[in-house]
Amino acid sequence: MTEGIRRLPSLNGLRVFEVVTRHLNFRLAAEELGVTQGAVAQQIRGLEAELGMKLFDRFPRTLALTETGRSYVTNIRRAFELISEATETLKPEPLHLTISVTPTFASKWLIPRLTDFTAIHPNIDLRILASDRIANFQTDAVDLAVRYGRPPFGAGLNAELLFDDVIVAVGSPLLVEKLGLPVQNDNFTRYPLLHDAHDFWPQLLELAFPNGPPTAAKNIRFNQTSLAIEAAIAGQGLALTSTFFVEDDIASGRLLRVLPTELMIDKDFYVVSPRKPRHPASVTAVRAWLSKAANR
Amino acid sequence: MTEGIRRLPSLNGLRVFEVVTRHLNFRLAAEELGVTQGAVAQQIRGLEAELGMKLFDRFPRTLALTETGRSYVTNIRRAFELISEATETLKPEPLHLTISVTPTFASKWLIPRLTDFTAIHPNIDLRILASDRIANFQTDAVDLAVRYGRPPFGAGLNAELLFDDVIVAVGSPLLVEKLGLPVQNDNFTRYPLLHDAHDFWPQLLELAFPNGPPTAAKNIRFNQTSLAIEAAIAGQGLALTSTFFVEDDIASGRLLRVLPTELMIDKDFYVVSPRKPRHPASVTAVRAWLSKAANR
DNA sequence: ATCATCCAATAGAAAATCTATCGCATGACC
DNA sequence: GGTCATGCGATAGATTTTCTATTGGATGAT
Repeated sequence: MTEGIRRLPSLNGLRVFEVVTRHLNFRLAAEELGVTQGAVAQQIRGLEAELGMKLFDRFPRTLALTETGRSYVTNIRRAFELISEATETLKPEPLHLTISVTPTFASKWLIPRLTDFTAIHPNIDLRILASDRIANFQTDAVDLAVRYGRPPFGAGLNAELLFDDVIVAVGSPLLVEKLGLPVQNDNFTRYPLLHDAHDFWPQLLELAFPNGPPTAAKNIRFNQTSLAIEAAIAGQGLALTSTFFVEDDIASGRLLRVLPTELMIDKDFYVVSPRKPRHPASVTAVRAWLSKAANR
Repeated sequence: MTEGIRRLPSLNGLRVFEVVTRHLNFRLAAEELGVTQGAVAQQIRGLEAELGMKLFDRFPRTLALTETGRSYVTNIRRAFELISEATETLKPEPLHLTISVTPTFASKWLIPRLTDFTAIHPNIDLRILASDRIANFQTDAVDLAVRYGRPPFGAGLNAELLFDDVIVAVGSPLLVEKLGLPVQNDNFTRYPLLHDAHDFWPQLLELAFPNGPPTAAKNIRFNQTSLAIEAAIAGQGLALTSTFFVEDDIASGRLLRVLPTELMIDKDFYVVSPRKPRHPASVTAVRAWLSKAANR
């Protein structure tokens, strides 16, 4: 069996060769391969030099396979088809993975990034369990979770910091234009405050206005941060939220930072998973993706 | 046919994978591949990540194929065997090509460069017909020639300039040290002149000494330039030769230029081959090699 | 406890691959 | 004949991939 395989020619060169034989045109082959014509020319030149024989005859404006090239590519193509088929056969049914997150995390961070995840991991079918209730790994069949808090999150669980919680005040640019920037006491008092379940406004106001917190014109309360954020986007008032949840909205101009003050919380967002996951490879893959997406 | 090949996994990774499955040991696989264990580990890790599945179970001091890995490698191995066999089938018997050259060209230029030619074209068995007689393409079964002269070289022949003939005077450094640099008339007259069949000395002396050519102490005559060159290396006197024939000897310090004068000859060295060669690809390859070697 | 074995991980080096650009040789068109 | 389009060739430099040397962790044997 070992005797069947000698030193192989450049496999990348062979891959390029097979594509070129289908197009008989370096430019078109380059397009299929997603590289430049020069790269294709280089690979073919290298392969011809390595094999010591001419695979193509070059004519002005056209390319012809030599007899050598023609007979060779038949087997090379078969080999690549074999690899392709074997690899396709390998792929199992999409794997179901359940991730438990808060509704705000789901709507403001995870879901906007799902396209990226799906592109990278097409065989992992990610089920998102978005709930304010802390899901149970066993009874809820959760494979991993994003938790807000401080480790440890429980016995038999691994936790990895995803991102720090930094709370900032945000508002709609249109509202700011209408009421003026709320950095001064008198401007600020014109704004309705949008509250969520965290109730961070008192602490942040104390930081932002050391000479005495202003009184809000109005207070609107939501049970979820994401709802407060949506209301802020709609111009209903100012919301407090983690910087990570509004990075897309700030980038797109739907929201802007209305105060420079940042409130550091001693709880953060962690990726949490069991020490013995049911699907170790997939859990690892999701964890890796989460880390990368958060550091971007 | 095109539909048979999707985006292929890392071919290098697959190559490493196939080797590892035979050894079930990264270190041994690394030895076969001529890389380090770390490189093997990296490739396998990459492949497992790319495929999203585990190909090996790692145990202390040993490695096991997973069922997935076992079923996959069967087809991967077959594919590589196919490539290997197709590539072996591709290599024909070494091709005999006859090249006709002068003895001096053979000994002073071609033969010292043959190692390079053989490395690049292992399947071309180059026969060197070194003779002062002008060989005949048909009767002598010559495939190509290096000719000294000016085109045309005959009907049905292609000629391509190989290099210009620039004649210079050379001598042994030891002889020069002994007799003094021969740029002055009185020094020059101490030197024996080594003549070949070309008889270029009168012309060159006229150029080098416009106020009257000096008289040589002695004249030694050879029928071939290469013999004159060898005699010069041996310290027998000064020889005239094309710069190309002594570039190696000058580089190695066996000879040096003793006069700055260069005699331009209106004949040069050409690669000559029939318009319809018996082995077009090989003739083209040798021509290309000659051109490249000459321009170096 | 020490040593050997074997895979894992990583920063940095080396090699391979690719890009952008220019060049050459047509062939088509005006 | 001149200009433009097409297509491969060559190359310096940029980028990516692969590899190396090293350290580390987990056994298993003595």
